[in-house]
Amino acid sequence: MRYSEEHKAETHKRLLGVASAVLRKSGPDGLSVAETMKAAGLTHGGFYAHFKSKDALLTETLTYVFEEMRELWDRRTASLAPRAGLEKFIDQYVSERHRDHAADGCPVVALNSDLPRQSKKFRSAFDKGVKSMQTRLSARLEAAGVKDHDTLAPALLAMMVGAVALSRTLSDKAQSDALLATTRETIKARLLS
Amino acid sequence: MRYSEEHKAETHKRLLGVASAVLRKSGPDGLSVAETMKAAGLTHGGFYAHFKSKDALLTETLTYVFEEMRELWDRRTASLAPRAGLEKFIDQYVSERHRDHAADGCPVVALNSDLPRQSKKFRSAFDKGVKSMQTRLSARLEAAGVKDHDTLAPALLAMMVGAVALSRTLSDKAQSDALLATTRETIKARLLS
DNA sequence: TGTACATCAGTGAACGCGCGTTCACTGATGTAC
DNA sequence: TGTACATCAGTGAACGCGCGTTCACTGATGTAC
Repeated sequence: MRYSEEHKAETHKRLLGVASAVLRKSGPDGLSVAETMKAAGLTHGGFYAHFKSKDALLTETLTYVFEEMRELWDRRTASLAPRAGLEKFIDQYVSERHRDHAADGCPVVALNSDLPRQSKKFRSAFDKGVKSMQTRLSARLEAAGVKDHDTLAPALLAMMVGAVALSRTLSDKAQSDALLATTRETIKARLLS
Repeated sequence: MRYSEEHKAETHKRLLGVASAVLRKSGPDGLSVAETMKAAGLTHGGFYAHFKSKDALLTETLTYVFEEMRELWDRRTASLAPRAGLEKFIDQYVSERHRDHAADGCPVVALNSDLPRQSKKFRSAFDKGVKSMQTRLSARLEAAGVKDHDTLAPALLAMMVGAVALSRTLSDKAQSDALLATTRETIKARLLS
């Protein structure tokens, strides 16, 4: 059956929405074409009307997720002064909430160790996303009056990513919470004192 | 054909050796039973004389890798004074060499984002490995006269893991090198000044 | 010491399964006349 | 305005493939007598 003009674009976006959660929760291997289509209420055969391959879905989804994240973090800190915004960014990134909701969280935390095994296009999209995050973090640091913001931003991102990623692997909740708290304080002490 | 008494134990260890590199390079999904057996010069059917399932191989391999790492790091710093040993550990962990040799490197860097999707036994083995690393790092910190060594050790490990993991995803070598250098300096400034 | 049998690491064919991908088809709507 | 045809998102069966796992079998060595 034929559909209205906007219909295909809507379905496409719905597929990206479904895939963006599964990608972060189950990883690139765990995201299956059939499962994605089923979750969107469709049958698997129709997939190739929207994406030319599974890898195209993965890559497009990753780019979509990075954009979503950027908008989310901008929105959350838009009304705050630079230092308060930076502090809130750190607190929310290195948080129990972020640790417990991988499907809504940062793809760098969810996918970092999968990356070396992915396709060139996927890695390239990831690379772009990370660079964008570093650029924006550097701008936040500069606005907050932190010196060496350009060299510090990547290292800072690595610390935050590492803390959330490692906190997800720890079975002991108290230890996991403590790891996040210590990381937040260590980073803030370095930047805001 | 029947083999000498030590033969099975030797083959078993050979399988662990092969698997330990593939696990870190290709991840738990990328490690196949057939490939492992072939790399050890055997056919895939004989696998179940050594392991009761693929997951048993993964779990045993992970434990083996953590033990190997522990021995390696102990050996490298055995003859050094506490502060020099701590510094060398940080320098070697957060290094270009470690970034470029995932198959010989720390499993926490290589597998952190795969972990939430693995079996309970595998996650438990990982958890034990991470805790052991934290305990030993804490002891290093204490010996070097660092305060709050118990709370600091997990956060420190997270920073080092994050830096190496993120450095592996960056396509720009200069940026990747700079990230590692900045992380080393930031951590050492916090600890050894 | 010599013979018959048990052992068991390793072989190689076969299994069911889920995967990504292909393809002939459907049928409601848009377009041409 | 009414009719014939083109379009194309979505359907559902089928494909080849690699995977983990099973299993009947092999045959050199150890053990029992």
